[in-house]
Amino acid sequence: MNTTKLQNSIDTIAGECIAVRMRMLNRVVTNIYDDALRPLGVRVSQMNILVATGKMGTARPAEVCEKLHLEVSTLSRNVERMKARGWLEVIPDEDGRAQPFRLTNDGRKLLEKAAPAWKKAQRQAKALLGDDIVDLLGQAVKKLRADAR
Amino acid sequence: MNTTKLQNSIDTIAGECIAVRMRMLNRVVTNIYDDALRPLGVRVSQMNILVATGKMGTARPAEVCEKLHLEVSTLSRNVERMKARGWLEVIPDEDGRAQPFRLTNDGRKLLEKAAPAWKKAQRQAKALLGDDIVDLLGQAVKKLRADAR
DNA sequence: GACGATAAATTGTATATACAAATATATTGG
DNA sequence: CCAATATATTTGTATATACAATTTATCGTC
Repeated sequence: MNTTKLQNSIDTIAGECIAVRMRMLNRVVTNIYDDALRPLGVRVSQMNILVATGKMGTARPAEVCEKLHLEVSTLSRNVERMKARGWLEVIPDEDGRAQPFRLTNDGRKLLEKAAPAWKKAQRQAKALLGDDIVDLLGQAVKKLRADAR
Repeated sequence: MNTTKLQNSIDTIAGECIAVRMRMLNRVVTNIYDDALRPLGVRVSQMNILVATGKMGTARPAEVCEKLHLEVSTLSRNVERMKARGWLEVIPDEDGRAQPFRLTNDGRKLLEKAAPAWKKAQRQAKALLGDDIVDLLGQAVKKLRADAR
């Protein structure tokens, strides 16, 4: 491959790469939510897990990971930190391998307190990326779920 | 806030949160590209920096960060690893504070070798999320750039 | 030209992420 | 019932990410 071909490759990747765009937008969006949540001492990554847990009631790690497309080892460390902060607690289970968890009262209180900050961040993100961003991402997620079967 | 209101908050965030969706899609997309690039020993995050560097010729850290919406401290560590691998090299500069860098020959060779893996990942990502994902993300990035002024 | 302000980058620290390996428990086939 | 296998989770290791503080160098002003 000569210099021109390499430069063509570079231009194509720079101009079309899905990962470049997705990762860039992810950084921007994550920072918006983390900024809004900072006074509460929680990050959007953690808030997402708290919300998923709240929705499930009793959350099994593998199940949470499937819903969020997260590695179980990643969730393990995140849950560890959130247990240490008193937001999550493990529930006893007959299966000795399982470590299902749920929100504590402090976890629920945190979510209540964080709701306005989330709303603010959500407004900011919509203003920055357009109101239709929610639907656009929703459609992509829908395709993802359809494909998982 | 009572239990019902909390549950409403949880449902709203779970159902609409831009960060939840963006972060999930980012994990999925990053994994597709990292899987394809793994045989080459490079990650998509690094490939993105190599491509940006290739496009700029002489890359100044602050400038790369502005283009990619990356923190300078983040880039610093990434460039450190890529210098150690021999893909990037620092260029002398009159300004003693500056540390501009560029691709080495090995960096260019790596990009050449990685192009087919990138193409494969790009196809997979399109197949998973829809061909229009490139334009959708492109529009969001365009809004981002317009807003930066 | 010295001093304070500004600028560019690195370093310290914490979290997020994933892959590979390890651990612990449960299930199953003989 | 026991050994082999399968399942659920954690632990080891490396990279990515950002904020705060630091380092080094330039610039502007007097």
